[in-house]
Amino acid sequence: MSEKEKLLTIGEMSKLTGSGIKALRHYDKIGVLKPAYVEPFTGYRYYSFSQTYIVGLIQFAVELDIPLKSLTQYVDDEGTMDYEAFAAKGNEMVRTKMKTLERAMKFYDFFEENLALEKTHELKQLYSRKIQEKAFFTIPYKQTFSDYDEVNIAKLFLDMAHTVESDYTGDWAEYGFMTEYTAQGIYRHIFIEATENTPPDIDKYALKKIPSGLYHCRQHQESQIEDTAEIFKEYLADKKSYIAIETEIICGKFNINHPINELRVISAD
Amino acid sequence: MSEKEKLLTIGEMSKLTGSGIKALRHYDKIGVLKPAYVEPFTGYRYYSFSQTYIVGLIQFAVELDIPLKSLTQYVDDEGTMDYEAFAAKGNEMVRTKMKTLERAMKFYDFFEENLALEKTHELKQLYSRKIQEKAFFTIPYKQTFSDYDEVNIAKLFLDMAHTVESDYTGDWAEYGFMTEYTAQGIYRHIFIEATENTPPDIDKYALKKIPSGLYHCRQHQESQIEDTAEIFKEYLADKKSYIAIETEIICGKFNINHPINELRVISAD
DNA sequence: GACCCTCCCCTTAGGGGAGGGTC
DNA sequence: GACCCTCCCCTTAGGGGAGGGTC
Repeated sequence: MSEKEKLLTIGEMSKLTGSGIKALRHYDKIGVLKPAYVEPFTGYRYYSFSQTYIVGLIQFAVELDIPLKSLTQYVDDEGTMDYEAFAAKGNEMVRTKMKTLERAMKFYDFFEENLALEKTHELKQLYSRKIQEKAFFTIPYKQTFSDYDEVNIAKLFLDMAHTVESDYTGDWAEYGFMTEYTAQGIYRHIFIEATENTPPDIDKYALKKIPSGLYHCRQHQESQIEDTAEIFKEYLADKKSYIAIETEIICGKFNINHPINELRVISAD
Repeated sequence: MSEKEKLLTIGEMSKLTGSGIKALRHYDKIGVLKPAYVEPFTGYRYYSFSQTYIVGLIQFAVELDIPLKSLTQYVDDEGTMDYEAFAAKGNEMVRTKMKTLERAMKFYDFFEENLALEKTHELKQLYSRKIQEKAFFTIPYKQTFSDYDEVNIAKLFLDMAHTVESDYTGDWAEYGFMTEYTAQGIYRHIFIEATENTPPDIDKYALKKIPSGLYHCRQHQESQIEDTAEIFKEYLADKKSYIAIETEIICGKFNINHPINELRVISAD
């Protein structure tokens, strides 16, 4: 009985640590934190002051999604905890979380960029912007894009994404149509952008470098890559060879069934 | 029927996006991603290629713990999505997550520091180390610490932690005993370290600055702060005034019922 | 009167089957 | 034979009661 008087009630423990009473009962139940003393008849739980440390560790584990039940691994029969092993686990989890967050931030940046792009331009308005060099995995496409066959193209994208083995929606790479207009003829391709995370050594697809530079652009809903010459006739008037790229962009208010495309051209002439 | 042929099966969708088939069915069920077409008789789900975008958004939301059901907020009856509002939410969540992770990293650093401390010294071995300036909330304590009363001290810590209103186990501030030895007498206190997050303006407790400098230290299990003069007799031989601090430290293998204390002294003489 | 106890039900984002049709 | 469907059960870290003792 005098034992008990040295101890904290569950409510005091809760206030002291910031964990809820329900949480403390839960820790008892799963065995990660047994009260220092339990009244046999009433079932009242009493904790020692030093057990607040353990609650701190548990809170830390919860924040990092370390399963609580795994904490018992670090404690031996005499109640000795292997803090070093626990700390190593914590360190690992912090790193993992960091990477996830960084990916999310990258995604978010891509998002912001696209939103800004759409906000400053109206549909069918001509504009130009600088774009960095990119690398595209490409497959030649024999038909014109005006009578393209959505099934087959989807299957090709599927196959490429699969082969490239990168979850490319996670990386938010571009994908779409590309046409090379040259003195020798017109070459159509479908493409998926290669990112840092995609292997550069896939023989199946031609890897093409798309130059950085000032691109002439226009946004619209239906594919208009076949009308490139007409749309950019002023810019292209004296050009013999150029590249046209059409890709879906994300915009502020957009209907998933009618995505907005950006068509862009650049000439090396 | 020809509709269907333009579409992707659920398995293709799954491969393309990296989300499981079960996940896609789940999205259908809760209404965040209805298939573009569902065969009335068989119930087979078919998706359009552009719906892979939506899956990307969902993956992003899941990573940031944005409840999927809340995503429907951003979509109006015609299927138009307000990406800007969604992006704002994403940005907010990224920030929140970052803060949490930073706290966890701070905790982890504290942990590592303590572990390193314990590894390099054995119990009852004298050593010295530099410690930065700290600030302590203190309560005068009238008895000696040798016959201290665990209940009352626990209650005092409880009260302090409560008043300071900081979840101090979360901040991993120090707490323990402090004795000031002066020409005028011996003054005992119990203390909780003030951190960046604690309010500096609590009248109830004296806020004392503890100087930075080279502290003489020793680790042991039971409280030995009353034996300070004896333990550090060489260092303290010619000193008239000094401060002794005793606080629990975390160590590699430790028994929660017998925590290890570090006793440290410094003199201004 | 404020505290504490033990059930019991509920939440999120799916995964793991079982049992049975479909390409 | 490989795919897809619909149940149904299960997981984590607790919160929200209800109903009934305890400080």
